[in-house]
Amino acid sequence: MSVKTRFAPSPTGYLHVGGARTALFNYLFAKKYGGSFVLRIEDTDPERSKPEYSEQILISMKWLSLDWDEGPYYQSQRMELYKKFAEKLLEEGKAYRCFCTPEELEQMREEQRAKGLPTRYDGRCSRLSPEEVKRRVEAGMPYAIRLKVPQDRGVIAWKDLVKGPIEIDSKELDDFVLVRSDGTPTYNYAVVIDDYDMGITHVLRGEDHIPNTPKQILIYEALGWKAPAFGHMPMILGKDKTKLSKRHGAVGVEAYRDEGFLPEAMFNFLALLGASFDPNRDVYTKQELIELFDENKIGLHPAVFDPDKLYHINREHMKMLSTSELLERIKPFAEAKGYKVEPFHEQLIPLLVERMHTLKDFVELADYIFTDDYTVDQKAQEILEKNFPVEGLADMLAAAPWDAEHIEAALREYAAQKELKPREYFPYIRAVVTGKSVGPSLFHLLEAMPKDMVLRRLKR
RNA sequence: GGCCCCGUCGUAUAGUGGUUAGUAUACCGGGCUCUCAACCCGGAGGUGCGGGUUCGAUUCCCGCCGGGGCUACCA
Repeated sequence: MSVKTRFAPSPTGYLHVGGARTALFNYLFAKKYGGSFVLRIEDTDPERSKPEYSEQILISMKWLSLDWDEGPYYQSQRMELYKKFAEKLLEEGKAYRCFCTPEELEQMREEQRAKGLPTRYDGRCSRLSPEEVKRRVEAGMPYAIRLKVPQDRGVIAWKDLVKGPIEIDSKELDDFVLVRSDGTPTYNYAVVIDDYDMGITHVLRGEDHIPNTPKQILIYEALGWKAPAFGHMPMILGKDKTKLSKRHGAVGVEAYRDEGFLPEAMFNFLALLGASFDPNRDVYTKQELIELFDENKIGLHPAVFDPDKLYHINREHMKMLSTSELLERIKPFAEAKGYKVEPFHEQLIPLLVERMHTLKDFVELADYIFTDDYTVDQKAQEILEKNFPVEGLADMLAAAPWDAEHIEAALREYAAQKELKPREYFPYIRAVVTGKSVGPSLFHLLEAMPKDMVLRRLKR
C-alpha cells in the first residue's frame, strides 16, 4: 500500500508556524516514500471556522511550496458521510444518544471536581431504557451521540512513529461525543471517518494530539477498521519555553513572508526545528530535505523557536540565489515603499547580500539607490558635520573610467591634494553619497551606482 | 488533581558504559579594512538533582525536580 499523509488544519486563524511544521513533515514523509499528500480543512466548528482563514492557509501553504496532491477537502461538505457511520454505530450499539444538557454536564463535572475525581462523563444516558430513548427522540429532545467505550478494553497501545511505544489505559477515557446535538461531527470522530475514507496511512501531528489517539483508535475499532500509523512530534515553544503563541511575536507564516524571509529558508528552518538529519550542516534545499528525511530522526523534546537561527538560514538561502533572482524577490518590498527596481540595482546585490538578514533589509540598507530622499543615519550625520571639501571632486571622478580601481585612484589623489586622511575622508564621501556610516567597500559601491547619481550628490 | 510526553552549552542539536563531550547559531576578543558585514584565528559556555547497577556512568534502572501537553457537544 502506498503512503498517504495529510495535513488537516482548522480554519480558525492564519497558518501558524506549528501547523506549518506539521504540514511540512507530512509533506516530507509522503515525498520521501513516494506517496501522496492530502490537504483537508477541518471546518466542523461553525463557531470558529471562517472561509477567509481557509483561504489564508492555502496561500501560506503555497508560499511554502507545500503542494498537496489531493484536496483541499472540506469537512463541512462531507456531513452525509459522518451521519451514515454514526447511524451504523448507533444501530450496532457501539454508540448511544445522550440527552444531557450543557448545564447538566457542567454540574456533573463540578461535583466530580469537588470530590477530587477526574472529570469524566458518567455514562448516565447509556443506561436509559430503549423506551425512554424512543420517547425522548419522539418528543424532539436534542441529543448528542457518544461512543460507548468497551468496559473491558484494557490498555490501548500503539507504536508511535517518533516516540516509540505508548500505552494508555482505556479506563482514562470516558464516553466522548462523536456527533454534537446540532448534528455536526466532533474533531475526533470526523478525523477517523476522513482518514479512513481518504486512505491515509500515516498520521504525523503535534504531541498535543497524543491524548486523542486512543480515542480515535477506539473509533476505528468500533467501526472495524484498521487504524493508520501515528507519529507525534514535539511542540514548538517560545523563548520562555512555553507553548509558542502571539505573546512571542509573529506566529503566522504570512508574517514571516511579509518580513522578508524566503519561503525556502522558512521551509529549511521548520524542518530543522526539532529534528536533525545531518549533524554537520543546517542549510538544505527542499529536495535535500526530502531525500534526507527520516522520521526516526525527529527529536523527542520540545524545541524553542530561535529567530537568530532563522535569520542565519535565511541569509544562507539568499546567498544561494542568483543576483537577478534575489532582486526579483526584493521587488515587492521595494514597491511597498514606493520604490522602483531598476536593472542597475542588480550590481548592488553582491555588495549587500552579506549584510542582509531579510529581503526587506535591502530596501533599508540601500534606500539611497532608490531615491534622493534617503535616510541619513546618526553617525553619518556627525560625519557630515566635518564639512570636508568636495569642490572639484566630481570633475575628477567624471574624468575617470567608472570602475572601482579608477574611482579609488581618483579619491586617493584628491584626498592627497587636500591633505585629508583617507581614514576620515572616505567615510565622509560615503555619508555624502549614501547618507550612511556603514556599507560596502566605498569604491565598489560607487562603481555599482550610476555615475550621474554619484556626481549629482557630490555637487549638492 | 488525574493521565501522557520530555530533560546534553542561551538556542538547535551530535555522540558514547571509559571522549579533551563534537557541530551550528548567538555572544566576547583579535586579525583584515575606508566603515559595517562577510571571512580567518582565538575564547567563554552544557550532560537538572539524588539514589542505585557497574571497576567506571552523560549514557542503563528508580525516585525527585523541572518543562510541555491533554483533561469540551474546540481542533
